[in-house]
Amino acid sequence: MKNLKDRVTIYQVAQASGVSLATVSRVINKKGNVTEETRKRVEDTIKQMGYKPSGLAQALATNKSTNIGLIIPSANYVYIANMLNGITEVAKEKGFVISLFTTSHTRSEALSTIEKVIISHVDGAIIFDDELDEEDVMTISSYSVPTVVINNAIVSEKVASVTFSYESVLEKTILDHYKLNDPKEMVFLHVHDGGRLLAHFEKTFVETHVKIGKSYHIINCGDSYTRTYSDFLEYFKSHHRGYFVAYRDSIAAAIENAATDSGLKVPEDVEVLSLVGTKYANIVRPTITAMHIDMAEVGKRSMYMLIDLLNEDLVEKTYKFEASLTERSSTLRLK
Amino acid sequence: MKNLKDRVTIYQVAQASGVSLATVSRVINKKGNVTEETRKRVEDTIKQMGYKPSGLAQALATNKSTNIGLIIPSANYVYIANMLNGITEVAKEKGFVISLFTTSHTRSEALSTIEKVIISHVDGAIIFDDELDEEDVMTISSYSVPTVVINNAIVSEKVASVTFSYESVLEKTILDHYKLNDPKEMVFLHVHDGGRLLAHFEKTFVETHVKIGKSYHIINCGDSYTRTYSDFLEYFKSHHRGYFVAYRDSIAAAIENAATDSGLKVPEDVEVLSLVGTKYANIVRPTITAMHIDMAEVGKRSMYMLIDLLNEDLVEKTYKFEASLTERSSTLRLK
DNA sequence: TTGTAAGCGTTATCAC
DNA sequence: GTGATAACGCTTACAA
Repeated sequence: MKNLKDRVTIYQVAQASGVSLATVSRVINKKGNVTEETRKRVEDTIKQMGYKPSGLAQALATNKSTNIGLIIPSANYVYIANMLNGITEVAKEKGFVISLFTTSHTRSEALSTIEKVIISHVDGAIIFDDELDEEDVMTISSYSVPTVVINNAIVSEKVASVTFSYESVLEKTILDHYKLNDPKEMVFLHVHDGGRLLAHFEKTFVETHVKIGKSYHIINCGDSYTRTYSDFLEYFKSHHRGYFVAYRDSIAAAIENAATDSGLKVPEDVEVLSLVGTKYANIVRPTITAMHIDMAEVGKRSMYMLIDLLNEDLVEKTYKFEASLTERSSTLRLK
Repeated sequence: MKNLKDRVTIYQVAQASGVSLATVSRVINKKGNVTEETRKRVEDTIKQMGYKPSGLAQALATNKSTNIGLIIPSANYVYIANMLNGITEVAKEKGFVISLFTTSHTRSEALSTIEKVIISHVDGAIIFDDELDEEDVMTISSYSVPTVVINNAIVSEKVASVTFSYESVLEKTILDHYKLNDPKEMVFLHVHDGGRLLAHFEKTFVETHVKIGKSYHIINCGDSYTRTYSDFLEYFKSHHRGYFVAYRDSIAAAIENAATDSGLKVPEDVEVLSLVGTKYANIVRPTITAMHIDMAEVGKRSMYMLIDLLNEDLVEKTYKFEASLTERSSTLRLK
C-alpha cells in the first residue's frame, strides 16, 4: 500500500504490468476483450500498487461525472434531512454521489449557487429551494444539466417536477372543523419569507374560508420554536381560545406548549394543526394533528426520476405527492 | 444564452474573441498581464456566449477539485443534520462544495465507500462514521486526502481529529444524582450497534458506578422512538421507578412518554437524561435534562481545521468539545 | 487480443 | 502582453 505518495496513475500500472494503458483501462472498465491471463496480471499489479482511477480524469474523458447536484436552503429542517436521506439512498444504489449546494436568502447568493452548480459539471440536479425561480432552473438546465424540481411545477425538455398536494386535505380539514359544535375561529400563522409551500398553504386556507364565508385570522410569527413560544405565552394572556394552523411541528409545539403553560387545555381551549408533520408530531404531548408527506419517499422518487431523465426514458415528467392527515390529540374530531 | 447545446469551451471563447486560449485562461483566473482592452473584449464574449469553465478540467489541470468529501452514516439524525449545516456553511464561505458519502452498517459497504471517496478525488475529507476504523482513515489519507475525523482520536501527518468530552459532565451528573435523598437506581439504555459514542458513554457510566460502589442496570433497547415507547409501556407495568440514561432525545422522550402514559410522574417516579441533546429536549414535556454539544459548531470547526490542514498550517491537530449539562424538568436536582 | 494516438477542457511554462 | 505547447489521467476509435 502506498503512503502519502502521489497517486499511482494508469500509466504506471501499465508499465509495471508490461502492457499499454489502453489495456489497463479495459481491465478497469471490464470492457473489450482481454485475455484472462493479462487481465489477471493487470488486476494483480493494480492491487499491489493500490491503484485507484481518478474520477476526475474519467469524468473529463467520458463527459460523465456521476455527480448529482442537490440544491437546498439548508439541511436544518427535519423534513429536508429526511428528503436528503431518501436521495442519498437511491444515489448510492445507482452509483451517484451527491454534491451539496446550499443557498441563502439573497438573490446574489442564489446566482452564485447556480454558477457553482454549472461549473461543477454535475450530471443532473435536484432543486428544492424557493430562492430559485423558473428562469434559474432553465439556466441550469440549459447547460445540459437535467433537473428535477421539487415543490415547483416546472417542466420542460430536460426538467421534471415533483410537487405536493396539500390543498384538498387542508380544505377538508377546515371544513370538518366547522362541522363541530361551536367551532373555534381558525388562525393561520404567517411566517415572513416562509417560502412557496407556506404561501400555498395560506392561499388554500384563505380561499376555503372565503368560500364558506367564515372569518379567520392571520397572525405573523417567527420561524423558531423559542420565539414563537414566548410570543404565544404573551398572546395567551389575552386570548383563551383558537385553532392554530402552523407550518411545522416545532412551531405547532411552541403554541401547544405556550397554551398548556398558560393554563389552557389542548385541544379543548386551543387546537393546533401542523402542516408539515414529522415524527416529532407524535413525540410531543399532546401529540399534534398533522399533515404528512413522506419526505424520504419524495427524495427517492426525485432521484429515480432524475436518473430516468438522464437516460432519456422518463415518460411522466410530473409526480404529485398527496398529503395525508393524521389526527392526533391536538385537535377535536367529529364523532 | 445557450440552449441545451453542448457547453461552450475555452477554445471557442478564444476563437470568438480573436485571442488564444491562454489569454482567456488568464482572464478567467485574473492572472498574468492582460491589457485592459483585450480583457474587456474577452469578458464580453464570455458573457455573450454564456461560457462557464469546466470545474472538471480545472481540477484535472490544477490537481485541486475544491470538493470536500463528507462521510456520515445518514443525515437522519437531528444532530448530524446540524453538523452538516455547520460544515456546509463554512464550505460555502471558503469556496468548497461538499460531496456526501453515506455508509451502511456493513463492512463491505464501508469499504466501497472508502473506494468511492478516493476515486472521487476530493481535496479533503471529514469523517463522522463509526463504521470506519483507524486503518480505513489511514487508507483514505494515504491517497493524499487530508482528513478530519470526528469522534475518533486519530492523528497523523495528514489527519486531525475533533472529539467530544462527555466524561466529566456525565460523571458529575451521576455523582450529583446519588447525593439526592433516596436516589433512584440508574439504568443505562444500551443500543445494539450503537456506535463508538454510546459505547463511550456506557463505559463512563459503568466506571463511575464501580468507583462509588453503586449498583446499576443496563437494559437493551431499540434505536427508535416507537419501539422504545412500546417496550417501556410494557416495562412500566412492573417497574415504577428509575433514572434512565438514554442516548438521544427521542429515546429519552419515548421513556418519558411511556412513563407518563403509565400513570407515573416525571421526575418524581421516573427521571430521564438524554446524552446527546438537541433542541427537541426543550420542546417535549416535561423538558428533558440533556447533555449538549453544539453540533453546528463541531461542523464548522472541523471544516476550518480541514482547510488549515490543506494549507499545511494547522498547528493543533486535535480539538475537544466539552459537553455541558442543561438541567430541565425530567430530573430532580439538588437544592 | 493488444497498442497507438487523439481528445476531454483546462492550466502553466515557455518563448516571442 | 500574448501565443504555442506540453501536461493533467483517463477513454476510445482505429490500427496492428
